[in-house]
Amino acid sequence: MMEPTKRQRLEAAGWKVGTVAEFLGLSPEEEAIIEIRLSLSKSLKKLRQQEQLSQQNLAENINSSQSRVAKMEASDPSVSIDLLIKSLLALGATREDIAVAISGN
Amino acid sequence: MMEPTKRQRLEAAGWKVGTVAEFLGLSPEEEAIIEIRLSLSKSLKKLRQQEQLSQQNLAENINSSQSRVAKMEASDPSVSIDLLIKSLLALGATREDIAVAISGN
DNA sequence: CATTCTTATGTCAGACATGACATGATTACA
DNA sequence: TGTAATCATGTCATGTCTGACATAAGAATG
Repeated sequence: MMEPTKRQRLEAAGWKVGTVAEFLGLSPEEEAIIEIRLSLSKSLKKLRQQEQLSQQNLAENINSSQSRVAKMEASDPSVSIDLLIKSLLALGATREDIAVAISGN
Repeated sequence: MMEPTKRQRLEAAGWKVGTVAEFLGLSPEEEAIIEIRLSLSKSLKKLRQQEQLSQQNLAENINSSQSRVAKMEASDPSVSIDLLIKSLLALGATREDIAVAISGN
């Protein structure tokens, strides 16, 4: 999340700083989906790094490719929530871990 | 879940009663995915019924069809977690609601 | 600097999910 | 009972996701 001080500086300068959803005019449901995907992506990257794995290493574990792992971590639109969850589970995440990610910490 | 008394009767009769996962020899990750899908399906059906909507009604809300809603509620393999989550959100579920469903209620 | 490791991004054929339709089964109720 | 509403299941054309590949760019190490 953007730290308050930066937001304050921008708003003081006349900018209205909002979420991506506001900018793009997304419905609350579309917004929620995007946030869920972002949270899962972040969790994946974090977990992979904790395990000291390269994207290539992870790709091999889950029968995928380095480029797809990169896209997962970048929340690329071509990546499904199914794939994100499967990958998290492969990294040892529990249902509870995934629930926490989805709830937004 | 199967009620204890029935399980006890079956086990007394020589049956070993386990999870679907055990029966099919699924890995823990495969098992987790199936359980997540089952939980989401159940939540969807429950929420739809609470809202007094028919499958047809819900289908219209989400630009889908009655048959696909039926498959969602039946955890049909052809249904993605993405679709389940999108449908839940359309029914008014929050990220938190979805997180709770995924964690296993 | 060159070399190696790692990550990012574009593309595509094949695999998979989707909405739509048909049709059967179940339920509700007069 | 009939019949109208609801739900279940099979099929399929179309659209979306996936792994794989190529290639670029960035880090780290010597």
